[in-house]
Amino acid sequence: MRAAPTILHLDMDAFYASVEQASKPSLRGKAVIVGGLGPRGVVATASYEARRFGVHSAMPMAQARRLCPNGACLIPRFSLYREVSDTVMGLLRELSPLVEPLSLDEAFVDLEAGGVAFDAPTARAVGERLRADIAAATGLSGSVGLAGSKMLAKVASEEAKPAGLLLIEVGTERAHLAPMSVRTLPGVGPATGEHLRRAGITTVGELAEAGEDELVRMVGRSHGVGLYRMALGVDERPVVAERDAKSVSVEDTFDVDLHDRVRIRNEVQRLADRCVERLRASGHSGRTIVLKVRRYDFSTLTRSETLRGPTDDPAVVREAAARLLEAVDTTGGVRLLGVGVTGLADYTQEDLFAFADAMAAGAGAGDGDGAGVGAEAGSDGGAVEGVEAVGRQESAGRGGEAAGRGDGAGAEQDESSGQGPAPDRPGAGPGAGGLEAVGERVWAAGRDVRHAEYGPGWVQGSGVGRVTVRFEQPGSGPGRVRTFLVDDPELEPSDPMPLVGEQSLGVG
DNA sequence: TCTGGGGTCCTCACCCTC
DNA sequence: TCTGGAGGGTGAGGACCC
Repeated sequence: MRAAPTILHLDMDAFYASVEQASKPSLRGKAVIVGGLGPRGVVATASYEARRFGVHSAMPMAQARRLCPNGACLIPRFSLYREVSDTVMGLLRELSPLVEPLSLDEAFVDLEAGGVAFDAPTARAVGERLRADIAAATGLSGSVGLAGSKMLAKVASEEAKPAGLLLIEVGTERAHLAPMSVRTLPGVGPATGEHLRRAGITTVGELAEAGEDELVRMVGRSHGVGLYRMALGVDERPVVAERDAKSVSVEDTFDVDLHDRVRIRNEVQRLADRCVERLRASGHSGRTIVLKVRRYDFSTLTRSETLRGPTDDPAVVREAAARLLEAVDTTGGVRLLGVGVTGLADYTQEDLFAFADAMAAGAGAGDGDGAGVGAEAGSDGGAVEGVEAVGRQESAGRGGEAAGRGDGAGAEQDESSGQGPAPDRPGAGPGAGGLEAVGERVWAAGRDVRHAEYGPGWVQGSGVGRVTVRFEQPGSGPGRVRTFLVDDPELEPSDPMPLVGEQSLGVG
């Protein structure tokens, strides 16, 4: 525990929704709901205006629409959020080398390590200046918590929301926490909260009174000791700038449960390929392959297999995933499939040898179908193109689209999976939650477009062969709405406009 | 129209080796 | 030779977070 409240926690307010409001003037002050728009989509973030209707994160989108029928429901645009996040994280790194990002919109900063604050007044001043700098650089608001530990700083920023700053003086932690709900503490979710409630413990003060032994008995050694210490306001965890990833995974939920075993196998292969793409992009190989299956009744199974050594070979991961699938009963239907790799390592000598062997062996064997590890690795040697080629019949269109677009847009489409363009991609197809797909073109609500005559805008909605676009940009006023045929040649997808500065004004 | 996606960490069971 | 722990590796599942 610090002698001064020099650990800062920044939490951007309703981040995704705020970015959307900043980039779409007509949505400012309105209810905005960002999330999956398919029949099984959930809310990622809701603006404060939408929250007043009871909409919150992780709520099924269908329920959110019922609660807030006039809210604007938009798909997430991760490439834009990442850009804004980079700007904010850059401001944090000007304060200290010790910045620990938790997600795109949250981070801890050790102000003392940066030499910018040593006591409560200087920490508060740094926090206020940071909020102003973020507003100037992005137009968005963030909430700041300051305390002597990470846990308390996070509690403080949560209390400060929205657009506030709260400093918890060192020495007042226990009194500050005592009346709060146990659910305030990190690590206490619905299950633990209910467990504690049944034991008559609902506040942090009661948690502290229960004593360590009792908590260990109730929730286990590790969790019990941790909970007790947090209840006393004790948290010695340092701010850690670099964290190594421990696993990489991809998963897809399907709009309609899958029953066909062949189709399920194909999806697993496709997920294995995507997982390896990610694995390689992160510069890792991995040793344990994990298959995740969520069945029709929402029960979730995982099956894993540990290899003799780490791999980043798509053929090896595909084969392992296929073996694992053989052990899973999918009768009744499958709503989600996932493939992951854990036990990550840097590239190994073994991989390099295998790669060299494959290059030699695969030089004349180009057709690939049914090829063994060596030939596949050879065909993949060039990186991304090889991975895409693996999809062949089933996903040729998708591969082509991903390759043909800017990397930002490609990544965005991938991350908002559930909105992909190919017919067998989850979230796609006619009537899938406000999408209109013709060939490669998907006009998901919220996505950026540009019209040859009217300039930049965003898709407000689509259906029955029409797409409605609002022509506005961050620096403009609320723009006008126009409707086009979905295959209007003058309308095309575009990249997001920057939130602050650089816009070309007056179009539309 | 119930319940996304990408993670981390923990616990428990089982097997194997020493 | 048999037996019982300890401890590590592995596999499965649950809870939690953003």
